[in-house]
Amino acid sequence: MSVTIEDISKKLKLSTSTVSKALNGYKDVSEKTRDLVMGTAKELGYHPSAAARNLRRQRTDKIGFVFNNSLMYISDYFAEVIVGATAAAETVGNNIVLYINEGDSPDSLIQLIRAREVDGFVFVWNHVPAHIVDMLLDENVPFVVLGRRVGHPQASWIAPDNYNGGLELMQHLINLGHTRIGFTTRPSMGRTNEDRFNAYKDGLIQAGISIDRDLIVETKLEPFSGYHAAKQLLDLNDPPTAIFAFHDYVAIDAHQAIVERGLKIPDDVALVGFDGLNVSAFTTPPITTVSQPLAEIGRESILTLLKRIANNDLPPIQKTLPVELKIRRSTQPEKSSNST
Amino acid sequence: MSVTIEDISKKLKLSTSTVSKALNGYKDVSEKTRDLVMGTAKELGYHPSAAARNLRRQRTDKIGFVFNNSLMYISDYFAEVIVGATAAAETVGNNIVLYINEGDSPDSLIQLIRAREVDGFVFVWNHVPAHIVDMLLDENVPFVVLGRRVGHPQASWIAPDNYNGGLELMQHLINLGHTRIGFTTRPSMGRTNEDRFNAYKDGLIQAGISIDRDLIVETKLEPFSGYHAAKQLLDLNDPPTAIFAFHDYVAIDAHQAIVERGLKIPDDVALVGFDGLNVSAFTTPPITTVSQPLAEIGRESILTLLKRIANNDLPPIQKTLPVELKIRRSTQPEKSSNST
DNA sequence: TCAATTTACGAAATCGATTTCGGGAGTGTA
DNA sequence: TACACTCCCGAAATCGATTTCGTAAATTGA
Repeated sequence: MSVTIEDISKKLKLSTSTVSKALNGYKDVSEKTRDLVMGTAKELGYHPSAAARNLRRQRTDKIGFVFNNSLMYISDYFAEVIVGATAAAETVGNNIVLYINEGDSPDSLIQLIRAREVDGFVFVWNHVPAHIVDMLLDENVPFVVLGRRVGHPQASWIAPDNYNGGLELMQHLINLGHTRIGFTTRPSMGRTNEDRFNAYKDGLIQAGISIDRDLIVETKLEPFSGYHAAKQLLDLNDPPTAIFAFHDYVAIDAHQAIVERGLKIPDDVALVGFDGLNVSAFTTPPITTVSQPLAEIGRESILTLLKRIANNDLPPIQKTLPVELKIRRSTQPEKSSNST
Repeated sequence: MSVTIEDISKKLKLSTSTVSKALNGYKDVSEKTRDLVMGTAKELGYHPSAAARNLRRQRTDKIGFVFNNSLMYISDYFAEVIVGATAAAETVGNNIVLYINEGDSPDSLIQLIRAREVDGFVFVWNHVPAHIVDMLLDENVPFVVLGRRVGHPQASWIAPDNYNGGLELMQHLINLGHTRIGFTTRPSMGRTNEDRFNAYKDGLIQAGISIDRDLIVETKLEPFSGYHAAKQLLDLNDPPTAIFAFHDYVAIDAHQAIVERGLKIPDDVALVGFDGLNVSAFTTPPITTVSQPLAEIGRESILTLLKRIANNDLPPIQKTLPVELKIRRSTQPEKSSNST
């Protein structure tokens, strides 16, 4: 079929061992032989078979990205993350394999792990339950959770600083004079939600503002679900003058709800989102948000995973990356800010 | 290390051949033995090694997606496509491997192909030059080009109907009474550009409107580059009353340029984009566009590729998929349409 | 000059599965 | 009884590389 190492060895009347060693930079090969091998390898168009290599080396130089989300709802997020991840991976010759909705049952996840198709896994999950972490540790497979903190102390993760980002948003709103600030929360109490919600509460507390339960409404997990949450807030007898949406897509929904009510952003209601996705910059007005260093998160996840692949006995690596407040016109009525 | 087929065979005092055959449904294994093998396989937590399988079967059950674009600029596009693709791939137990910016030089592409890490390739390239197609054919590797037509007669591709989509846009604008319609074109004359541009010209011709060269301006290849193109159009002595942007991101730029001039959309200038990306729905007003069946394109690409993997001597498969006009408020002044 | 190293290479094992081929045991038929 | 045929199973080759270990030849040192 294709050119194998044996074709080279036959042509040069050398053993396959010598050819392999010549190609892989071993020292016990003479200069002359090496040049000869390199030359005919190029001439014949030889490239090593990944399968044979993988089998022998017990390593694939591939990293699995496991999603249990539909990509549709995190396309911007995903795209930026993957850019950072692939850039980091390719510096060491690794490639990324996508597993979408494949780790949803523990069984299929175990199968995935034991097939050893990849050297390690990056989990892009909304929530990684403890029993999954236990299973991963039990299988002794290198892994890292991307984008969110994990409760389990033995799990490695790379996450944005949701708490401080949220706090900055709150301080921004409070500095603008807002005292009635609505918050849209999520049904499931993951770490991400917890951090942002705590930031909301602490932001109020630090400013000496009491917490009004009415201003906290729950959205569904689905994207584009912030519409009703925003309406619910606007329907209050004493409605908020600012809304802190859990993330940018929720903010976009809220934007629509606010506009439909005939209210002006930010004059009647200020609006902030979270995550810093592209879409939040395209609305009118663009929405103030906290941008995550997504490419950096992708990059760090890969670097962390590579460390664990090299030595999985390392203590867990857990990193919180700083986020950046992006002030846009949804909170600033006058002289538009210069941020994107 | 992990459980191998030999562990099972030793435990049951059977040969590895019998175990393998039992697991793979060969007929020359007795019912009793099969049950025994299946049972202990599950008990021991056996899963076949992908590398060993791949080597022996000369097949990986993996499909490579090769991008030479930065994903950043096509995140929405990519996400939808990949959803359709992974869904189609997983029905036959295939996974998708990402190769980003790896096929940019013919050398690295050849290396990729000869490593046989995947069974076939889906190319998501702006332009697939003839010499690359020749090389792919020469290597006899199954491949399909996603999202655009390819000039080479032997290439397989799945593409949206850019021409008819463009024609529908033009007819829509012309029905609204527009006679001066601007068009933003691209520097490189790929098929996609050609089709949309031809639709623009034919749309005018069919309506008996003569083509005004001033109304055709060129943008850079970079995204967010439609801003200057739009300004250039608006600066004309006899500016257009409608702008046909080459794709949605260009339209978003144009949107910004128009708003900055203090002009109203659609009253002063109507605006249409192309592709049907999410972002075009979030502007104010939302932008009329032609939506590509992205998930379907992803799905069809995989199905086509799988056919070619099964038999690469098949004649080339080339499919044009229908697109859908999405009328939004950027062209309809009154009573907002109900489409998303 | 002779022993001790170094240098350069090859034989063979190995990674973990799949698959071909051959044959013993059991059953059926003349 | 002899022969043909299934039914099951195992031995061994194979996929294509990597790597260990041994050794002949060349080089060095005393």
